[in-house]
Formats: sequence, C-alpha cells, structure tokens
Amino acid sequence: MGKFYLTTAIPYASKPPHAGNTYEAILTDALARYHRLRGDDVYFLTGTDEHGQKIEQQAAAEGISPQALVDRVVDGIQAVWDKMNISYDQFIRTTDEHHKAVVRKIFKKLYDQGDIYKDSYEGWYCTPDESFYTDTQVGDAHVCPDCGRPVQRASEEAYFFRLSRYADRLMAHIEAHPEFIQPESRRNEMVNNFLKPGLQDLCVSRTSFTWGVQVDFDPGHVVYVWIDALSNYITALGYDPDGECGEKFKAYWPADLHVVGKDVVRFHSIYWPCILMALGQPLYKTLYGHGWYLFGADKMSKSAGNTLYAEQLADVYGVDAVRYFLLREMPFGNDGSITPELLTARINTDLANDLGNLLSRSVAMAEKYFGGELPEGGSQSALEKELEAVAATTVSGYARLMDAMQVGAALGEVFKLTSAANKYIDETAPWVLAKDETRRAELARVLSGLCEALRVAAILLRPCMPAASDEMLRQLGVSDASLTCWDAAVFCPGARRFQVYKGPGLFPRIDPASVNA
RNA sequence: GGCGGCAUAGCUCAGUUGGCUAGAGCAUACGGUUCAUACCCGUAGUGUCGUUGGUUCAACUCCAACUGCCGCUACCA
Repeated sequence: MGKFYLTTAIPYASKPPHAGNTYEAILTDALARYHRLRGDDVYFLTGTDEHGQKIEQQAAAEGISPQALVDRVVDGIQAVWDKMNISYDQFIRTTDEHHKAVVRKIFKKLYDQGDIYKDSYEGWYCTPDESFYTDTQVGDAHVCPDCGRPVQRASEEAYFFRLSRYADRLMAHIEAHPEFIQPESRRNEMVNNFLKPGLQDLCVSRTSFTWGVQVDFDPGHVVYVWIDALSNYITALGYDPDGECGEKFKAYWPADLHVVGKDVVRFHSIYWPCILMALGQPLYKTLYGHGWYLFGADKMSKSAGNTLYAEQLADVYGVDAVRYFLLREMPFGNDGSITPELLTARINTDLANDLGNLLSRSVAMAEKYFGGELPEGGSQSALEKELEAVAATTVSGYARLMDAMQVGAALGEVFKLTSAANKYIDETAPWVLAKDETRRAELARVLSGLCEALRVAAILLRPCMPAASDEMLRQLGVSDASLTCWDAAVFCPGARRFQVYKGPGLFPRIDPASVNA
C-alpha cells in the first residue's frame, strides 16, 4: 500500500492509434486497476505528443492548422480510450499551455547550468524535403528515405544535451537496479549498444520546423521531441524547475512504472534518466518495454492491409473480450499474435466455455434448487477443501505475477480456479444431491462453494475485465465492498448467504464460421 | 559486421542453482455426465528436448562448434 504513479508513452498525434498504442493503454489500465484494487493511491497518466515536423507537414497537406489536426486526432484517441474503458486520471497534451511553459523553463535551466550547449548538427540533408536523415536512414545509396532523391552532407546550428556527462551515473544506476529496465533483454540491449560504447550528446533542438515549443532565448530554434515529449511525465504533475512544484508532483514523483513500446525503450531508458539527473530529480522506478501485436506472424501495416483496430474488434467481440485477449496473449518480453481465429478460440475456450458457462450453470442451479437463495452454514467436505486450496494458490500466484507485470500469466492463474470449480461440479454432482431431500444442506453448501469461487475470480478479473467482473458480482448478488475488495479474495463458503440472479450469458460463444471477416 | 537471445509434443509455450517414467494449455481420439452458453469432467497419446562433439556417476538443463530464426545497433516518433 502506497502511492503508485504509472504512465503510458504518449502516442504521436498524427493519426489514429494503432493496435500497439491501444494495447499499451489497456495494459497500463489493467495495472492501474490492479494497484487500485490493492489499495494503492494510483495516479494514471496518458496523453499525446503533438509537435514536430510530421504533424506540421500533414496539416499543411490537408490545408488546416497543426492545432486543428491534433485536436481532431486527439478527439479520436480519447474516444477509443473511453470505449476501451481506460481509467486514466489525466490526459496530457504537449500542446497544453502549462506543459509548453514548463518545457521552456526546463530547456533554459539545462542551458544555464551547462547541460545544453550550442553546436552544429551534421547529417544527410534532402533539400526538396528540407529534412535531415541519419546514416542508417539514407543507406549506402545515400538517398532520401522519403522521396528517393540523393541527399547531401549538411549541417545546421542546433542545441545539444550533454548525455555524456551522465553516462557513468546511469550505468551505475542500471547495475544497481535490475528492475529499472524490463524485460531484462531490453536492458542488455541498452547497456551493450549504448552505455558500453559511450553516449553521444543528443541534439535537442530543430530549426527546420516551427510547430513546437520555441526556445525563448534563441528564436528560430524549437525544442525537439526528446525534451518536449519525455518531460510530460513531470509537467503533468506540476513540476516546476524554478519555483515550487505542485502537490501532485510532490505526492507522486518519481514514477513507479513507465509502460512503453519496445521501440521507444531507448529514449525512456537513456535520454529520460539523464534529463532527470540533470534536473536533479529522482529517477523512475521501472520501465517496461512491451512487445507488439503481429497479425499472425506478420507485422501489421496499412500497406499490407492486415491492420486490426481494438475498438473495431470490440464492436464484434465486446470490449472486455478484446481486453482479455490482448492482455492474455501477449507473452512477457515478446511480441504477441492476433488473428480473428485466435481471438475466437481464446474467447470461446476461456470466457464462454470455462468462465461464462461456470457462472451460468452455478447460478442456474441455485435458482432451480433454492429459488436463488443459498443459506450460509454447512460443513466442509474433502472436495471443497481441495477447491479452497486451489483458490488460495490462485490468489497468491495471481498477485505475484501481476506485481511482475506478467498480466497474461496472471490471468492464466485465474482460469485454474474456474477450471477447478467446473471439476468440483462434476465431482459433487449437484443434480444427484438435488434428488435426495436429506441432502439439501450438502447441496446448498456445494452451490455456495461455487459462488465463492466465482466471487474470488471476479475480484481477480476486475482489473482486466471491469464490466464482466461487475456483471458476475451482480448475478452472484454480491455488492458489498467488503466482499469485492482485495482482502475479500479469500474462499470462505458457508460464511455468507447468497441471493443470486440468473442473467444473460457473460460471454456468448462465437461461431468460428462467422469470423471470416 | 558488432552485441544479445531463442531453437522442447500438430500448434503456443513451462521446464528453478545439471539427477526421477520431460510437463501445461489448445487441437485430435475415445469414454463419462446432463446443472449449464452442444457446455463440463476423465483417459490416451506421440516428443532422438535444432545438429555434432565435450565435461560429468548423471545434461533439456554446463562448455564448444555448426545450422536456422529473432531482437538491438542513437536523433521518424
């Protein structure tokens, strides 16, 4: 129990969020909800990165202002987040006046203390496109990756951040804190490819576009993405390099968890900590670089026409079913795979057959044999003791895995409990007990045990499937917070009476033949 | 090219610091059940644990080489 500040990366507001952005929001949301469930004081930040040349050019191409473009895109992103039930506490936009003002101050402070200096940036320049490119971008042929025309060596005046000054401290920090960059494979890549060879200073300003935060002491220079976007994690909380920082900053910084895609691990694990050190602020605790969802074995791309959008899938399969799939199927430290077939299989097997059907048959029997009202009391059988043991290991295993951000594996634990409950029904055969009037108490106790197992499962599933969890609890007739909180995730049949209500199926089975689209 | 990782049942993967008849889920086959969303329960499998050597009483688990995949390799975010 304590505070828990977690963030997503802020997607670039040039186009609608792709499946990767949405997965990231859902993953972070599940972790945020989990920590709230555990009683932590959670602050969940997300937002958008809205400056830069690409947005400036795209807006020009559409004949609208950059602001109009990002306003439109952000509306779309927020609509998707809302639809997917992302429970963020704040949505920061890098075009927020407050953010821009603090970024200006940060840049000035770093300049004044010598962490930022003026020099010239040299690279490959495409004159028609007015863009700089790197060696790897232009390739051996030395052509513009955008238009294919030849590029020339050129240089422009720019400001640089002295990464080199903080490299040793960062290296020491990484070695002392194994959890600083997760998964471990990403940490090794950063250490081997960047820290060990030595850090080059980072170009942190541009003169090739104007859509961004102006450097106030040197007109014409715009603060480049690194300092602008990364600092959202502290500007959002009211960080102020000059004056008094806001209450939220004092309460929540340093961040407990930055959730980002594997493609931006470098910026978050190297540039960001160095900036924080330069600002004299403590470093975040953990960075988690998740993988991407592939369409089967292939990378999703518009040109390949195999792009899936979570919010569209939600129209077909349901919000919680899609959340479940995305959270369940992403392996820790790897890429995941999604296709309509995989989605259907996972939903049918886990959610419809195992979980949904368990609730359905349990509640149906309670209604059929007891009019929905199960008394408390009764005595424990050997079979119930086994179920109790499974419930206990499920809860502890789930917590251990969620704490390690292994959400998919944690969900797998929950299904060990539902599976055990289904087996319990088979072994106790309530329909046999129901034919014997002298075994009413025994029957009631069996059904209470099922309700208990489902109640515990509903608590554990809440972070991942909030609506489905609510519906489970509603059908179980459990509404008291004392029975739905984390501490109540203990299997205690007989400790309470249940008044259940048969409702609609939690997760309808999907006909595999119907998912050709 | 450099650094790192992975190759285990049809598929997706688990396999702690080397030691039992190598496991799980899905899919498949057969059996059981009928409370339930034609669902659920049980049983059965198959695997030269990438290849070749080495260390060891003993290697999927350590070492080397090889083959095949994958990730990263700095200013597009």
